[in-house]
Amino acid sequence: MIRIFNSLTGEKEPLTPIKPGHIGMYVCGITVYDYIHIGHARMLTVFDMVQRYLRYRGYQVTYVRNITDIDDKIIKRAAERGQTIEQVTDYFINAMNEDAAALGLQKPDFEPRATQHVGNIIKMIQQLLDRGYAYVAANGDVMYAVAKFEEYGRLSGKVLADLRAGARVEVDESKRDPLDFVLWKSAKPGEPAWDSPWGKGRPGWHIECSAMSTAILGLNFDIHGGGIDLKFPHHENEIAQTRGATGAKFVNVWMHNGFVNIDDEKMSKSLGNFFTVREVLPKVRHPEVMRYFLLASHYRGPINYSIEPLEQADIQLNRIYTALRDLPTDVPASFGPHTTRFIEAMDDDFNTPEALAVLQTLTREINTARDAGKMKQAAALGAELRVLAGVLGLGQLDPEVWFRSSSHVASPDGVASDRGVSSVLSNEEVQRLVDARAAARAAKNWAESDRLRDELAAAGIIVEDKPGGKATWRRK
RNA sequence: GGCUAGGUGGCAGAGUGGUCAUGCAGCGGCCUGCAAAGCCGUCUACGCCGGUUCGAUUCCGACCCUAGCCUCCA
Repeated sequence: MIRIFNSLTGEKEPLTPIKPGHIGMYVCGITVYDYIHIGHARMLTVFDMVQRYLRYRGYQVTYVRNITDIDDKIIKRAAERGQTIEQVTDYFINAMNEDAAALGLQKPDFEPRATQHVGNIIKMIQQLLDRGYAYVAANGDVMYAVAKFEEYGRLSGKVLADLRAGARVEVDESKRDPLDFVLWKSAKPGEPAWDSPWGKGRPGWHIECSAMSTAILGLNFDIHGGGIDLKFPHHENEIAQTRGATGAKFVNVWMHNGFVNIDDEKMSKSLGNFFTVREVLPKVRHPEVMRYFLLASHYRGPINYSIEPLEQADIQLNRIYTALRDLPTDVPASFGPHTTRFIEAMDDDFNTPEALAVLQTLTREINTARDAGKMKQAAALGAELRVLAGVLGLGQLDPEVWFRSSSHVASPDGVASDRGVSSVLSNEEVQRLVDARAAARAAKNWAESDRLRDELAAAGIIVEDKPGGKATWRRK
């Protein structure tokens, strides 16, 4: 039984699908006006993990993640770059897809764009007007009348009076209530616009998610996710819009992932302390390191980004691939107590840190079995490890590929000192030196073998001797 | 000011009313020509003060501290 923390109720609740065996999940995706940063990477990775796990547990999942491709920031960015809206969004959607692929994310089943759903958006705004939840303001914008929706504030645990008390000075005279928000923005000169019953204009941000999620998943669906910062006002407004327009239940479970912090402070552009995915990935051996790092903390808590925990993630993945190295891969997995423990951990609100602990325990047992010469047992445990790690989107590389990866070689500034490497050797050059060292060892020429090992170490290569005069190597 | 999370061993980070997280680092072993990897053992952890309890890090209350939201934001 999977239990998920529901932000709406503040409790872990058993997942009870609306349609047996099927889960509809909508996640607020990216506004495409810049490269994605680590915070985006966390959100994307968390919900990728969720949908993978739900599928592993036998559910048929419809995973929807939207793209906001019309918005003030995009318009501003297009103006800055002297490009059209489409040029900007096409470029950054492409960049996002590249980064997502590097991070090992599976494609959502649907990736709706706001501009493709303007018809649905207009329809929903009209429903809100018809039912008295919206009004056309003096300036031509269509506004949501927050006071009309009695449940407003339930998700974020806020009371209208408190919100008003905390509201900043509101200069917008067109609002009846300072908390009212825009559904449809009337067109300004030079901005993209669509025809509507209220004149030319474009959709506000909140309405697009209400329209797209229900258009694809129906008026009541299972899971809605997004970053914790979207809880208020974005998701609160989504509820007000969808329930106001349709009276439907809308979302059963609201999930929110925690932030990525830098030095215990929120990562944000205004603070200038944010890192894009494409500037960070070259600093690690393989993008999988980033994924492991992101899953090493529970999805609801904050995580602090710095290079040290990434190195820890690298070490822990190294352990996994070390255990997997040289194991036969044609052995069926034995699903024993580790799988049970893994499922218990993941069923409990996606406890990935505990699940990773299971992988590490399995790793130790594989090593122990191998040391005892029980290769068959080691291989069966290895197959189990592969399967469980795969559920998290980890551990699927050929170990040799892992050990020979070092992304820093391909970093934008050429040869990097990021990982303390002073020179770079090709795989062939490394193998030649490793073979030469093996020959020296066979001749018990320890001075020469140690010299060669130092030479390799200077190039970031670690040599590991194996029984029978053999040796393997890996990049630092 | 209002609301919401959270304060765990040298570090990261789970969890639990009374046996084990896990990884790294440290210390002691095994293995190794020496290493590395691996294995075994080990290390005064649960913010502070009360309360409930046979027993609390885990439940309750107060307090201190941190972060987030209340404004665009994953």
